Amino acid sequence: MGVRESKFDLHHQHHHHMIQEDHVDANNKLESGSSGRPSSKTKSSSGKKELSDKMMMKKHKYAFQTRSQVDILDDGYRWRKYGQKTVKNSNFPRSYYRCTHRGCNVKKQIQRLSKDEEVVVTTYEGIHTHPIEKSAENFDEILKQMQTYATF
DNA sequence: CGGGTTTGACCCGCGC
DNA sequence: GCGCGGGTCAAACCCG
Repeated sequence: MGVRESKFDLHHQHHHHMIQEDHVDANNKLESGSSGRPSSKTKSSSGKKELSDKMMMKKHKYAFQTRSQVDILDDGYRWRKYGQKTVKNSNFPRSYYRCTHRGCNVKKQIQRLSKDEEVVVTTYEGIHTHPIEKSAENFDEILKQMQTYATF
């Protein structure tokens, strides 16, 4: 639920076209998670391996953009949404997802451009510590497009 | 019940 | 300092 597919028609579902790979650490604030919660939570459980969580995703951050009516693309992993915030100068919110696999702290955020609302920006952060669970049909399409772009 | 989402509070870095 | 922008938590809620 909660996908905004109702906003657009689902007809041309299989051209998610033009992907643009890009690492987003230039001068944007997508740098590292400087904001937000800093120190470990030290929840109720003994926080022993919680440190490695944040230090592992120190740098691996990648973003690409697609043209799609759906915000969420099936990339083969399972994600749990943990936040949504409005973005300045954007009509669309940004949603925050985390990999549901235990011990895997890969995050991703999804954001739709307000100026070109067909374009979805997906940003991954971290490395999965486990194999993929299922074949990602949509993502396969995306990968094809990506390679086409890269080859060019 | 067990998973996911919603949503406001909270937290933090930065600029004024 | 304060307020804003952005990232996260967590309790409530929802849905199979």
